[in-house]
Amino acid sequence: MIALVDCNNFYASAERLFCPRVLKAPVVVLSNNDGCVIARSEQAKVLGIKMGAPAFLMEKQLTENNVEVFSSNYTLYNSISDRVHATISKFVMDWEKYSIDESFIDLSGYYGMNPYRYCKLIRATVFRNVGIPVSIGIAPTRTLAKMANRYAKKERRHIGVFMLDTPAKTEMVLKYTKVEDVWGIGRQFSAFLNSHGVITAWDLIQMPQAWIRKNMSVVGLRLVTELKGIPCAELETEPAIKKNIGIAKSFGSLLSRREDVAAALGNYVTAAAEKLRAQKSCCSRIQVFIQTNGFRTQDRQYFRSITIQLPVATSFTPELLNYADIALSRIWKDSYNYKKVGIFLENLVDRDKVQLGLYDTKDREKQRKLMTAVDSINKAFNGKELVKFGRQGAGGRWSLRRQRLSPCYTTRLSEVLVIKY
DNA sequence: TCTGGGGTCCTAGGACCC
DNA sequence: TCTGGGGTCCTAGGACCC
Repeated sequence: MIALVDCNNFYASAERLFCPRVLKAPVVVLSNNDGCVIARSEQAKVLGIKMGAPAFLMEKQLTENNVEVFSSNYTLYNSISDRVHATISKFVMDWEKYSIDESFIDLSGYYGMNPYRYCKLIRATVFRNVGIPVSIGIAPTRTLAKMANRYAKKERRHIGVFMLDTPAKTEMVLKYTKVEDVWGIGRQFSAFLNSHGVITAWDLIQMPQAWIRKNMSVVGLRLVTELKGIPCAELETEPAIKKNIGIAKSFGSLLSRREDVAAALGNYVTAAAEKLRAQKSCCSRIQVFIQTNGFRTQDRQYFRSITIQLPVATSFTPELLNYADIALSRIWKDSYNYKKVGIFLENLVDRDKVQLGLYDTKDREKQRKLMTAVDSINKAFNGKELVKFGRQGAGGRWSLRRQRLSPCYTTRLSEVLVIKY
């Protein structure tokens, strides 16, 4: 059996941990630049606040209902996530961190213990040790475990654990779950399936294999096979090496000067290159794009992207900054209000398997040592970037708006909670 | 004034190779 | 006069996830 452990309203729950004031109040967490709602506590859901709703359209509703609003604080959420995963991992041999707030755990052959009772124990322990409420779904496959988890959240809230261990229960939940709520079925496929009379997950598994293969590709076929209780994928117990690394963010305000956009790009490139080195990769292709704000119909719109092939794969920040600058100059146009710039590092290869260039004159070994030194200095100062590159700029005209940011309670000494008694 | 960011996998079609 | 088959790599685009 496989179980999916999923934190309830994770970002909202994390904000509550160190802020007892908001324990009973409705809580929402906003996306970057305080743009949209991306997490809601149960009380906020009851108020009818929708996922993805733009914050500036909801000011009245939020104020009138005394909703506690937070900017997103990923430093805090990642740290809480580590604690949750560390607690869960003590219970099992094999587990997969699927996302910041979910893990799959392998319960097969577990000490003759009842998986249901074991998961109740896991849930209670996470809540006691970390303070985050979780729901757990247990089933023979990952897709069914997802479905069981959703059922636990909706219909077994007080227990928080649900197991699909008999055909009757499985049939009941398959009939209960609409196709659009099945893991892997998004807007397009649910509209298509509905138009063919497929409304529930149960309807879906009645469809002929060939029909699924033809209309939903092998991805759909795997999904349906998993819904029938036949596993199609193992747990990924090792974190996967990324195949692309991208950073693209909206600016806190619109920018039209090239130097401001270039500074933002410089910062994204620097951060992306650091991620690249962290997984011991180099990239041999980069893509840069710029874009205006499509919501502003009064503005002229512009979007363009460009891809550059590098002669030799690299993870050397100054070199990547150079190429990114060349890319930007090729697509840059004056007198637009830009909203966003982004960099993608592509064609990643293991740094020890880089194809060298015949006419390459750069001392790659020296570059690597330099970047290792830079990374370790910056890391030693706990995320405060001490070593900077010229192209990152000094100003912060492009930086994010985060007006309601909570403290980094668990990662910054100066922001640790002080308890008075 | 203000509408998120970071990923994966699959398919189809074209260019090219032997 | 007849005009193949098997394969790789690259790119663009679509769909989906949290």
